Amino acid sequence: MGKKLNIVWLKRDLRINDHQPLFDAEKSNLDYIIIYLFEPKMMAHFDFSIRHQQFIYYSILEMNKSLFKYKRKVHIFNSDAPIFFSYLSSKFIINKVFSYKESGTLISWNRDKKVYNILKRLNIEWKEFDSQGIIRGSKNRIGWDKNWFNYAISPLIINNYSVNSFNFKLNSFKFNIKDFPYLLEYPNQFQPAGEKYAFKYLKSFIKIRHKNYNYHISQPENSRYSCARISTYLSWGNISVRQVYQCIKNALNYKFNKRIFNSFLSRLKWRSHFIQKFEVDCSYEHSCINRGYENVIYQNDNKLLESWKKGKTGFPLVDASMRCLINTGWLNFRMRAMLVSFLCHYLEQDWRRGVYYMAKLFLDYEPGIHFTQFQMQAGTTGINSIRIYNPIKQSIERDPNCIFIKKWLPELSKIKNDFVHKPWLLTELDLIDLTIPDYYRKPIVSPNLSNKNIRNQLWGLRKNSHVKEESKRLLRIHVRRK
DNA sequence: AGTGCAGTTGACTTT
DNA sequence: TAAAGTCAACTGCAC
Repeated sequence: MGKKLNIVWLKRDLRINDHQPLFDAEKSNLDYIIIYLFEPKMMAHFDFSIRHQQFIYYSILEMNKSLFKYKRKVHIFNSDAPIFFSYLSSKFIINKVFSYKESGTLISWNRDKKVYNILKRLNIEWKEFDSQGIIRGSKNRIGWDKNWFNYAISPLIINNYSVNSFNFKLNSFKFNIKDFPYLLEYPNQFQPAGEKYAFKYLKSFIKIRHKNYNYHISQPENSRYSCARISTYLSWGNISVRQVYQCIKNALNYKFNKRIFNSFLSRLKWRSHFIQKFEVDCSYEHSCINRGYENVIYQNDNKLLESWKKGKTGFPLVDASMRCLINTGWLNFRMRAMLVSFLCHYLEQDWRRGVYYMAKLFLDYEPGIHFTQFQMQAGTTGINSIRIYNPIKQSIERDPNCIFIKKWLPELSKIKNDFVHKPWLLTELDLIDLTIPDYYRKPIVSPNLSNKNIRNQLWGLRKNSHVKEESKRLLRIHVRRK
């Protein structure tokens, strides 16, 4: 029989500081290895994209740079977790497995169930730790805020690493970068991965970029600079929620900028609040949060859906937002909301027809936030106001000088700003020396009338007794109480 | 200076 | 984290 060891199984916690599983493994006085699994089944799911894999891979490379001096590294394997743990346990005596709990999609819960059963049968303890102030098995939100704050202010874990002397080798399920050459082709318009960059962004936000945070947050161009831009690092765990919280709270200039920093911190809490909803009920990936909203009748026209996906709808701010997202993996909150609203309310598409497409595009994709927020914008929760964004109004208000639009839609770069907001008003005369794509002469749906049908259905259903009952149920489970 | 009126602003409601 | 509609109060202006 093989050697006895402990395992640290990394998931969305790709960092070496403030890391409980790594801390406990180090404390245990038994050799341990750190693993990350590129799981074919998870990677094949509709929400997983190449850019996610690339971010993960580079995050791990960064960890390995830091761990090198301890002769440690993250061992990457190419295998589904259940098979991997079975195999590993046939070669080594696994003492314990350490990991963070994951508030993921149904397939991650099913995977974890299988792993749990395998480990249980082998009498291996799997120690799973809480993260981000999320409560497992929560029945309602009584005391939730207090728990979150307790987490946020609790002392950071100081991870110290001993020098490793154990030469771990496993022949099967080897991850070879040659089999995944695309992982190395990480486009530089995406935010760079890794712990070091997480702190770099956080520090520059604290030092200078926060200044116009409240003022710029809703503007598509200015938000790229004035927002913290920490979401992607939180999603993959390059930085922990409480590291962010405490970094801000302890900043020397915190008390001079309380209003700004507190509005950021309240969003940090909202982030966990949404993940908590999904932790409680991951069926929101597939079903309307309020089941009464399954009865909305959408057009679901394929051509319209394709135009939205490509950013060729004829609504400049919608198209610019989509193309920006495709190219950079990040958009500010308001433009994300507008894209979802446009999809569901103007193009009359069931939210499920766009939800995975956007999951793949967001570099900061976090299932707990994605599905709950997407449905909130689609208007299928029954407990939030139905917010239908007017893409023209947004364009005039949030990108008055058309900086963002012209950046992403070069075909409109020579058009006068007044017309950029409403290009369908251009006459033949205006276009005498210019050619612009047809969809800007005639947008794919009518700018003024096209949201009427879904608006009426969504508001109409509010009076439906099934919807009302569902809303009551949801309030009981998800609404924060002291 | 007071009156009538069109247009604007803001609070509040409805979808 | 919406937008449109409603209504009353207000403003500026002509007479």
